Amino acid sequence: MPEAGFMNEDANAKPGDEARGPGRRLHGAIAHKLGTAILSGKYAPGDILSGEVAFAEELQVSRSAYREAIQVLTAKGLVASRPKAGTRVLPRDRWNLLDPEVLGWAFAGEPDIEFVRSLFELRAIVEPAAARLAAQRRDKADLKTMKDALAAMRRHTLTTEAGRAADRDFHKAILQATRNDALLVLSASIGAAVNWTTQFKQRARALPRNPIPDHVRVYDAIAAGDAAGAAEAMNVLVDLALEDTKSSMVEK
Amino acid sequence: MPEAGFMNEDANAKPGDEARGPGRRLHGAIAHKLGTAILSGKYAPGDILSGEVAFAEELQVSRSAYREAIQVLTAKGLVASRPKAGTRVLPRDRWNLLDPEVLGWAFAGEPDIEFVRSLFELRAIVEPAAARLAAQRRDKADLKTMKDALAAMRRHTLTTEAGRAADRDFHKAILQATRNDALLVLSASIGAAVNWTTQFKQRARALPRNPIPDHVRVYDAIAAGDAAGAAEAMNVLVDLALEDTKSSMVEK
DNA sequence: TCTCCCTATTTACTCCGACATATTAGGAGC
DNA sequence: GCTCCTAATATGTCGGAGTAAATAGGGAGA
Repeated sequence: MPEAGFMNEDANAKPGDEARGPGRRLHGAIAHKLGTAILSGKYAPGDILSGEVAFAEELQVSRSAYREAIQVLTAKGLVASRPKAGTRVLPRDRWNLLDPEVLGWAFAGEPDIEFVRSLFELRAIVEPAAARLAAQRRDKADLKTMKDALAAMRRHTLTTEAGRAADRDFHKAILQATRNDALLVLSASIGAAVNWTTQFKQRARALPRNPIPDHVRVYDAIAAGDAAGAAEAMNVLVDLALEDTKSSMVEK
Repeated sequence: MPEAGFMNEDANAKPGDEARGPGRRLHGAIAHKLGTAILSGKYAPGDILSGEVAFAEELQVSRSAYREAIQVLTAKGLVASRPKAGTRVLPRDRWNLLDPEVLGWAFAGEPDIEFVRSLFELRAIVEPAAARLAAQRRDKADLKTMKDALAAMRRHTLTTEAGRAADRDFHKAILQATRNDALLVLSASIGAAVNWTTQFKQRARALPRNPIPDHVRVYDAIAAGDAAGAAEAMNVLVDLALEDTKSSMVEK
């Protein structure tokens, strides 16, 4: 009998929570393991994950669990299986890189710095435009959410997870105020990258200047309905982050 | 051995192949069925897909097939399963709307016109910025790909699937020239929406003015390395499409 | 008698291993 | 060099054992 002992769950502090945590099952753990292995480059595109049975045996799990994990990876475009040919890692451009779970795998190990730059570049494109739309379409509830998030940011600062969560909430509130679902899904992806980088910078003791005033300027412009001003203020904010990321690249 | 092999399942030219069909596998067919049902609103967020056995029996498939389909939907954030509680449809903001397969399900039935507008708005934000980057970073190979795609567009026109594919290729080449993976992933999502809309407009006999010259202007600016010009030319192109989409909304 | 909490049952997912089927790679035969 | 056959391997199927969670029921306290 394959004895338990796997399930290296991290901080799953909330028992009754359904929404947040990965809430992993066995096949979820396998998918995580394989996903991080692929994202970290341990398996390169074109490589073959030889043998369903061999793999299942190596991981000490049943074929079904392994198979379900492969289903997950297949659904995210990381691999493709064909009879007799085996399960191969697909080329990078087929990967669903904006999927929150894939992103989590990418940031689980040492994320590709070039990919982080990509995400920040995407952010520098999307968020100013989003701020512009938000200034035109926000309602009172949106503004309240932003204001609360700002207050929380002030209280906790970005050195704590609570503070970073507040930062994400602030940006998410802006995306939400655009009334654009396609934009909104991007917030989760971008937020993950920003969060990781902020943590990284903190470890490196290279936190940038106080970001609160920049955030306040964005809020003020959105509250005033000043579309151009909101876009410009957000531009300042994300350009700063983009520059920081670039310099982090160099010193690395 | 990383032998280049079967990675071209999109480009299967064989007509006898079931390229059109929804499901390459049984569980894929089930996932398609359930996915379209959810995306079309037949199952609303919070609804429960009661009973693994009941559903499997209703669909005349084994529990495993149904289960693997649910895994796929879970991986895309559409549903979540919990013991005793059943499988519930998650709220919309958890859905992975930019996933190519989810997008396919969204466009399989009558897609939400508001969501289409979202995608076009995203496109109007991303593509001009992408054209700007492409003008700065493209190499000769990128330009050749764009040129070839333009030629194919001229040959086939947008009334044929081949022509629409060439259009997608053109835009994808631009995204590729940005050297930005995160942007590139979006091309598939946006391309699907544009393709669907183009077909729709064709059915409605409301094709806009000849789009080739607009595309040529974008190409010329990128080839010349004119970042601002490329952004502006692309802006014209996508704004036109966005306007068309809005008017389609009204007349519908 | 009413309320609250604790326990037990029920229910549905999760995991498992075995079997059946289909497809393909690779080699044998021409 | 081509075709066909065989073997290997992945997918599809099944039913059962295990487990976690929600609900219902009973007991204790007010």
